[in-house]
Amino acid sequence: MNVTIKDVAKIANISYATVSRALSGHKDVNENTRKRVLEICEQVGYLPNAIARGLVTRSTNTIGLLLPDITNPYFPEVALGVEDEANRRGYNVFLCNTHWEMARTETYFKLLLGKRVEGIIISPASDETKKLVSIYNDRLPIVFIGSDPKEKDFNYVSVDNKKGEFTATEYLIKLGHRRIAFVGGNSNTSSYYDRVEGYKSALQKYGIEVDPYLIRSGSYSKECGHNAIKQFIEEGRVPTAIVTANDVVAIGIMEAAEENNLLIPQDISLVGYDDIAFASLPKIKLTTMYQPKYEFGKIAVDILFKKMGSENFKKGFHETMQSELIIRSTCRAV
Amino acid sequence: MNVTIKDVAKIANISYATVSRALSGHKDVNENTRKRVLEICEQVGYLPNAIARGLVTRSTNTIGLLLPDITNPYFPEVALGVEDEANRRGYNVFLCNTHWEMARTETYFKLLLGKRVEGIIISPASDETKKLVSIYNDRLPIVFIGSDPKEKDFNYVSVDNKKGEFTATEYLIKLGHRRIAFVGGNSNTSSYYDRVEGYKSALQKYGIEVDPYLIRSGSYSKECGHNAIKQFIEEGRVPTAIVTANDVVAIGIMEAAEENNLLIPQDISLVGYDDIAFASLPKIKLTTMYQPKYEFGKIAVDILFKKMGSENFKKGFHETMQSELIIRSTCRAV
DNA sequence: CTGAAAGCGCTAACAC
DNA sequence: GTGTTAGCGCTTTCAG
Repeated sequence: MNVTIKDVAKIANISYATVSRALSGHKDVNENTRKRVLEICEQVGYLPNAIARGLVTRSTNTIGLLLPDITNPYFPEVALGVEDEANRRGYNVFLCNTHWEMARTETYFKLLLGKRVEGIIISPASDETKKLVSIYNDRLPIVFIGSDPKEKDFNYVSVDNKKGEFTATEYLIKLGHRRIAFVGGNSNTSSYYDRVEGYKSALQKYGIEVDPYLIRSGSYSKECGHNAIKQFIEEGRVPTAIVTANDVVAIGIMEAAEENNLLIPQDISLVGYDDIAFASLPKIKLTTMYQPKYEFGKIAVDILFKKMGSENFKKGFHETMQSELIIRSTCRAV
Repeated sequence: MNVTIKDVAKIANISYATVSRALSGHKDVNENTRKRVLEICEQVGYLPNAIARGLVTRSTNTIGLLLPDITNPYFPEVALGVEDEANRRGYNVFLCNTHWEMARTETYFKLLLGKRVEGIIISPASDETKKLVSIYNDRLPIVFIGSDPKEKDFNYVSVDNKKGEFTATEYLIKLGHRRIAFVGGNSNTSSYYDRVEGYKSALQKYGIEVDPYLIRSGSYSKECGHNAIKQFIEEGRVPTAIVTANDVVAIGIMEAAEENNLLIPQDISLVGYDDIAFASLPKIKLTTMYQPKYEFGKIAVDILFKKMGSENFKKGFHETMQSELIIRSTCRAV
């Protein structure tokens, strides 16, 4: 089998406790002994068994990251932020794709808890994930990314989604639009809720009636954008402007528009959300609301560590940032 | 502290060995006993400590995934394939972003080995990663994704990169191009090597001299594509067609072309590699060589498990698939 | 400064 | 079927 601390001790002709001390940087170890131990370890290729160590120290230096699908371009940046920051602190992260399925999410929770991760980062906040988090919230620190779960004992880092979508909608209104649709988003998701709120409040502020017909939820996928356009056309009531739940939906809208000979921005003005890499391509130039995705990841880990240090998981900790309107080329004045 | 198997045993008034048997689906357990144990576990929220279990079973149900940067759109699909397949088998995966740095990669190797992952999947094969893999290749199964590392005892899943780039180049030649450049790619990467080979061999087959001036390596980033175009223009010798090391570079070329008033495909025909999500957007329509990224991930895990089962890590196992030319709108005949 | 020994939470013989 | 017990590889008192 693998070489263990005892093998090293035997070779060095000392007790394995001393080897342990030498390796974990204990100060009460003779310098020569330490040097010799290090040499032997190097020589025989000994790598301390973190599993065994973890069993006694009750630490695994591991966290879990739960997200629907790393393939959605919003998430890789978040994941990178999480992983970079975790790694900086000597932690590893388990990547888990829930595929938006409650059952899988629950299985992951159990797997991760079984593996004794020291914290969990999860996105997005939805009815399902919130339910699960409420079950496990007092067993280990958990932080949401990207939306305010609206529970006082949950941790999260997010932008102010309501304000963000307000800004997007107001921008369109000031451009002269009146028939503005909101498209996309999983309706049991907290960020969806907030963004719709922001959308509505902007309309209200400018005395525009909220038309439920113009609110088309569904999912955060391209298909959702496609369907909305198709339906608008079939129903013969295409809006002059659309704010979306995210950039991916906006991309779907751009595709569907192209297929149906609708021009953006000439026929439809469009504002996305997230500012994913796609959005800035010269061929796309999507006007959108920026989110600090990488920072979300870093900050989520920060919060986790703050929580891991202390004893009070109970009180929710959160950090709210601001979305920023990035004006590119998918909107025009009417 | 957390509730342990002994707590459960105490409540059930049986030995903790029996609890262990009941939980791990051992058959020699009275059905009533098992039921009672399960109930108690549920009730007290007991989740077996996988760390402790792993220590005795010598298994962690964990693998590691090493890649340069999950933010490069080629990798999320690979990662999803890996994670889906690993999860299907009850395994979790550690995501590690090496940022193309040898030092980080080495650190990750040590961390992962310390955590006793049962296998490692790594991409791409480069001089650096190959060196590290050769050090650890007999300690645990390791498989490369995306390129043939060219060592008989290394495992990998990849497309035939040489043949792929040959196809891309030949396509351009048949379209009438003669001044065809190869742009992008980290030159100490195996896939770079093979793709350049494929490019050269296509030129040779059709009697076109290989002009080293037209081969511009660097990295797999947009910037690399940018720089190449900028240089071509400055040097006053813009090729009529370009094959690239990957789609991201191709996107960079498209951007730079636009900035410099060069039209694609009118001025430059362009073929990418990978077929990332970007490529199929109606606004982009990049002609490219498809790679089965998700399948790479799944198959890599398959290979890992094949290796984990047996004792012979020694002999390399590999699976080679084919890239497929996806013709869209970035090439034209001359 | 170092050794001996207990024990982290669990599985796997081995008895009964 | 179930209990007893010996570790898995390590850290951490407690002695010396």
